[in-house]
Amino acid sequence: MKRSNLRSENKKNSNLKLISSAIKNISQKGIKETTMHDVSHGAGLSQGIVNFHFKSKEFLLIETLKFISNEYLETFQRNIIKSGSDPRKKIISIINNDFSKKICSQDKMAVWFTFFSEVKFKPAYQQICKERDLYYQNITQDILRELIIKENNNISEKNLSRGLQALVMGLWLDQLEDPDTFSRKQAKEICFDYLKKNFPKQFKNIL
Amino acid sequence: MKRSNLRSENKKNSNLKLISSAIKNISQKGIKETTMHDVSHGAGLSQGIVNFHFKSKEFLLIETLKFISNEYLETFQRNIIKSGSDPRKKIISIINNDFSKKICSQDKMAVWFTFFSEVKFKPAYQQICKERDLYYQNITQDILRELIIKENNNISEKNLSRGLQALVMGLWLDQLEDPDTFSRKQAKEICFDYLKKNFPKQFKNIL
DNA sequence: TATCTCTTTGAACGCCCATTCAACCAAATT
DNA sequence: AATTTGGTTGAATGGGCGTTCAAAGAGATA
Repeated sequence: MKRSNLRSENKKNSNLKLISSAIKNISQKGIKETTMHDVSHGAGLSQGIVNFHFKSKEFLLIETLKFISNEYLETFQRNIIKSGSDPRKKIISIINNDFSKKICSQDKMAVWFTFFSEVKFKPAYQQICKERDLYYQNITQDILRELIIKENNNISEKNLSRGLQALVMGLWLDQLEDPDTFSRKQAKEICFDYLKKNFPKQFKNIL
Repeated sequence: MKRSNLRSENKKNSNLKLISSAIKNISQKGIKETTMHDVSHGAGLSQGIVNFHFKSKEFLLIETLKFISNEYLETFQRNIIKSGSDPRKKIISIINNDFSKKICSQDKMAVWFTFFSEVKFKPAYQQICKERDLYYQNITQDILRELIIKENNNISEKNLSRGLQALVMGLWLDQLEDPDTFSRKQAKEICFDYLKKNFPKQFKNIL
């Protein structure tokens, strides 16, 4: 353990405060309406500080996206590990994670979709989003493959995993567009129904 | 038929040209990066013209969203009418429409998701999007109810229609995020599989 | 043809905001 | 204690962009 790093700790702290402030602001007004002033003052710091830490607004945004992407992946992984080796439990834990309070909050959804909307013309965003997607896709596909073998049916694992991911994303969007009638419980039900219909033997009695 | 409306026709024309230009620009750079100059010059007109026709940038954007929303609803309705009274044919026509070349193009998807991302803090956008969603939801739910009765199973029609719509939206997003591996054909397959699994008797032999 | 009305032009205006930077302060090092 | 290193401040800068508007152009009306 190093001594003498009050400074670098403070720095890390400021970084985090700025990113948190960025998330909050973006979820409330979108990227273009949040100014550097909003971010720095939201973090309790002053004007030029973002440029000092992140070089430019664009880099702050990239770091912000990385942050929420990592946050997602961490809880995702943790939950899978916790659920052992049963593919049924694993896939259930993924869905539970996707619609947990922490992940599927209005703020987070707003931030995600703000970035999604710029993916087409911001290669840096696309790369981060694609990496997360690919990770999700690979893990999910492996689990579904196991389930398909056990169920002994002839579903396309690619279509199924792509479908499941699309379903989750669509429900996330639902939460953003129509927060009043959206419920995380219903969203999970819908996903579980999807599994039940595709794996009737394995999920008949456990969902 | 009125005479003497070359003028009002020209006006309509300019309006349309401006909205088309807005769509093109938004799909290429997003809302905030498209300037009034971009829009007017893209339409072959000059600087101040957007303010003359739409009062402000914000109103132009609202009209643009209305435009693509109406375009969607028109083809949606037309296709349902064309498909007669068989609920199976109706639901298939909805999915075919959702992933038709015209509706599910990269440009249109980019525009949709750009607006979606601002729905949370722009009531005008939210209203337009919600109206379209509600329409889709109601029609779809009626069709699914018929199918459920005919199939004689006990699925929740609300969950099913919500699920289907989420699935479509999620696949749309897929097209935006990952245009290289996305295919409209696969997207349709995934949706049809969803129907098959929920209505095995009715769709066994026709998809 | 003359007048009136509606549309278009594009320069000018003014605001907003990302970025810069000199001065300042606090922590680390000597 | 003195010096160096690194983080923070906030006023100043400059560019970009939405909006305005006087002047011009084109269609309608008489």
